[in-house]
Amino acid sequence: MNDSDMDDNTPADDRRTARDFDVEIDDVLDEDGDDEDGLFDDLLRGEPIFENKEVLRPSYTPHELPHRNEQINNMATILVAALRGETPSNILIYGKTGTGKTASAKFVSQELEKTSRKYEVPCEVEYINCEVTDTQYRVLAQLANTFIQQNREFVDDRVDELESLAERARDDPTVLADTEFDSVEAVVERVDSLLDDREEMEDVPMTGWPTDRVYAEFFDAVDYVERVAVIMLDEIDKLVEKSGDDTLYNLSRMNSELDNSRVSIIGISNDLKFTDFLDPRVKSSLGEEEIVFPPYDANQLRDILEHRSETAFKADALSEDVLPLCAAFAAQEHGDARRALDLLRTAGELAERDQADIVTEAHVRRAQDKIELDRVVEVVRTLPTQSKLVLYAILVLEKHGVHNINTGEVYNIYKRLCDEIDADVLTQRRVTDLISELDMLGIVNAVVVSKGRYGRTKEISLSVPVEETEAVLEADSRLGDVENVTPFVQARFDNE
DNA sequence: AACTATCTGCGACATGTAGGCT
DNA sequence: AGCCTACATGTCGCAGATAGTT
Repeated sequence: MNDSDMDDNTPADDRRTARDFDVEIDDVLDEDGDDEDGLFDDLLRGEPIFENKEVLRPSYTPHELPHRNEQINNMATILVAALRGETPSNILIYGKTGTGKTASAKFVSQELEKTSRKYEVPCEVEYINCEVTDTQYRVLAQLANTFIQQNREFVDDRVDELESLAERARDDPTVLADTEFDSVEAVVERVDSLLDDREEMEDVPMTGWPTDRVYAEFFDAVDYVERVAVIMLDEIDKLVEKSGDDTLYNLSRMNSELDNSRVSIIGISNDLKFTDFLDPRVKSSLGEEEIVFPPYDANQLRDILEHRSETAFKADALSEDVLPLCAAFAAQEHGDARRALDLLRTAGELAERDQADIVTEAHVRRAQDKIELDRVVEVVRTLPTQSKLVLYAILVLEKHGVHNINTGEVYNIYKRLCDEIDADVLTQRRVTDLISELDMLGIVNAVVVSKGRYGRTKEISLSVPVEETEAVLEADSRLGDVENVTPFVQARFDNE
């Protein structure tokens, strides 16, 4: 309930404050007859393009997911069991990034919790992102703690309830008739035992306990109250990759030992083949139901964008071809909706910066470039020093008009660069690998070619803009003071 | 805090290889 | 036909870092 309330209110609040702000600005400008333009005046006067940019961000969970009805209904059909107090089948959800897996799952679980509250069926959904919480210990600890927290709240409520009951019973013992208690003393006793339990509910520390104790703690916490617990494990493949399938094995066989409650697992995975590494028993129990999220095609992406842009942008802020173009670009890249939204948002931001009234096709194309450039800058910036040196060597060669650079040349320049800045010199073996890595990152293009009598080498060329890359590399403090590499590149030319 | 397992980056050494040259 | 170049690619074992466990 809280979550959805917040979702409903936050954007509205944003809108209101934004509008108020506009009004104030207008007032100020009106009063000040002499409009000496300050730094921000121009920027503010332009028609804002965005109505609410939040809905374009990846963190936003929409209330409607176009083209995912089938999957959502599927999940709902499986999970209604929880509302009848039965154990829902475990679900495994597959799909690449940006296919709406997480959003759909979260949406369904919100609905589930909402309905469970309406009918007062005890049913909880716990969401865990295994990329963040990536060990068995941490998953268990986190689960244990949330359930312990819930139990505390449950006990507190129950104690309040019973205390007031006891109070009333003292005056008028007949109120006990409809309850499980036959005397005031029994109620008081129950309160005491609850308070004792309350004492024992200790948080699991984030480190320090043996795993089996954490597991036991979690087990007890879940079983303390009658309920159906749905555990959502996002990026479950990461968990399996890093710490094996023990966690899943334990979780999936819990049901047979729980007395009061039932657990059900929803696994969300990017990787279709991750079950290959699982214990067959885990595999069969976890994959009772499988739901696949296929990538969106261009038309579906357009629907999604249309849907979101209604709230995201002011009316008529988009020129006609913007959405189809964004959709087409994103469809080329594996139908990733996140990417499409990112593109649209960036295009809008660019338009805003231009103080344009509408977002045009050109903005989208520029956004595409910008996103790609940002990616490259980020990749290059975070490269280890040795890789940077190798890249710098390639860059230097490229700048001097050498094309089809080969490994030997790169290695020579690289050695000089290392000398210059006093860095360790790696062997050619290693540098070869580093070049391959740069190739895989897409900042360099390397093809192996055979030059017959003159051996076999990689032909390397830069596949990113020279100036920008150079700027990023030179921003590195260790590379900053490399000066004048031209002479020895030149020397190499003369030799040839 | 101490212990252990796993991962990472590296060099040594070995083997593979396309195709122009002789 | 086979040689030979300038590397590519593969495997191993090591040391130090990092993470998980107790």
